[in-house]
Amino acid sequence: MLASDRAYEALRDDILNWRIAPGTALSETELAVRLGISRTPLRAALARLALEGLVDTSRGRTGVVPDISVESIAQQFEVREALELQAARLAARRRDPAVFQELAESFAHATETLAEGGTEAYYAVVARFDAAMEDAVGNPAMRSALESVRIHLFRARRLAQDNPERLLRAAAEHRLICEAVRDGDGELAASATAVHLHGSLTTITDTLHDRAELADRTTHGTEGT
Amino acid sequence: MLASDRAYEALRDDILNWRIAPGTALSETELAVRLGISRTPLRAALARLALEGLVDTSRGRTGVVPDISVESIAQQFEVREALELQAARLAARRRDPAVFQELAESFAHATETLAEGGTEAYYAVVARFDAAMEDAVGNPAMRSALESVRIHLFRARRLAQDNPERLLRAAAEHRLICEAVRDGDGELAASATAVHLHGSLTTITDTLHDRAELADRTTHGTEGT
DNA sequence: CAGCACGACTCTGTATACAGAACCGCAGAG
DNA sequence: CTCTGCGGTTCTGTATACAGAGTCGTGCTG
Repeated sequence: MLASDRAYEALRDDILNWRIAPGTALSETELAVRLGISRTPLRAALARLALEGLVDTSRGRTGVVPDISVESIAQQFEVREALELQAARLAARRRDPAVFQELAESFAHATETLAEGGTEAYYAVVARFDAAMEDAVGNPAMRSALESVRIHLFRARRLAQDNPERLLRAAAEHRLICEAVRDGDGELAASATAVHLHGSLTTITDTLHDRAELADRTTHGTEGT
Repeated sequence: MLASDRAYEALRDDILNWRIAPGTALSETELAVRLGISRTPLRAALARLALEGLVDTSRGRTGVVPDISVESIAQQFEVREALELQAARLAARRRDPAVFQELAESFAHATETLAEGGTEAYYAVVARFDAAMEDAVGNPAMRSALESVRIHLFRARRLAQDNPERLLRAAAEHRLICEAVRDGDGELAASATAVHLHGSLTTITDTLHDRAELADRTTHGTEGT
């Protein structure tokens, strides 16, 4: 594999999984040494991340990992809603019913999946769902647009590690989407997607809000207890 | 300005205005010599274009300018429809009425604008409209998503140089969108946008179809008359 | 005459060297 | 004590050199 690709994936992974804190300055020389490559392929990786919005180069020359705010997540969701609803409509027109029948069953067994494999196992089913939707839509432009917005929200998901009850509700929502797509009912699929996205955004927003308050109390109030 | 930025803009301009034919292999060394820079900043420019989809690197190592097919345009429009309808709804909620009042008047005078300044003058008004929509939405993620899809369709617009009657119809459609946004009627704005996009896609598709038939006849029939 | 193999060439991917600019720290003056 | 100016340092942006892989052309063989 190319050195620039390895660097891109390594940095992308580090950023998405919060191993690089927001605001961290990404020094080319330092990263190149750390990854054992020269600055040339590393620059390519940084440029790619910057274009995807995972690195912010607007302020000054040195790139920094952008912070995540409730506002930025809400904005991403406005884009995501537009794309996912359209994708749901299109997928319902072009889907292979068997695929979404199988996925609907998978989501129906979410309780067992979570009990056995934990959140990671559940997210694996969601990943299969996302891939099935993209395949059903069969539109490369839509695929890349969806992937672009999902990258950003992946960070938010890690941040607001969903509680089990939310995941179960999300599974039911996903199940309904699958059934609607399976039956070729585009409008229902779109509505169910809107419901699901609303629930996701609400959960993330509430979690971040709680954390902000907690951090606020910790800072201003009883510090270092 | 940075050499890589100049190279990016120069190449972008060449591709968008069809000065580089689809299928043309983009040799790094050749382009670097032509633009008077070294390969390092040129590679950055090519990488940027590749990520935006203006250069196709999937087939082989050397980048090529992708061709435009009716199918690819239809796919871009599926994404564009999702984004622009959402943008219209959001803009209607957050707009400054005066801005869209002024734009509505500009579109009402499209006949004179076309007569005096030609298509370029008309497209300038459309550009103002696009910018006003993005400002009203006030969502950076939505803005970049819209710009991404518009870049591709800019090529198609150049290809299917709209006829005046279509431009006048488009102006009327734009005017309706502006009035709906001005009045805060998101659903009407979305519907009017859907109508406009349908008309645009139909025009482009028909033009390309006619050209394909013409090229077909020229190739197989009376060649070189 | 056709197919295959070998070799030269070109191209990409990577590393390194160098120049200009921005930033940080320190010292001196007000 | 604070502000300002200067020097050093570090960083980015660019150019160039080199290695490996792929490709094209040519010549030989069947």
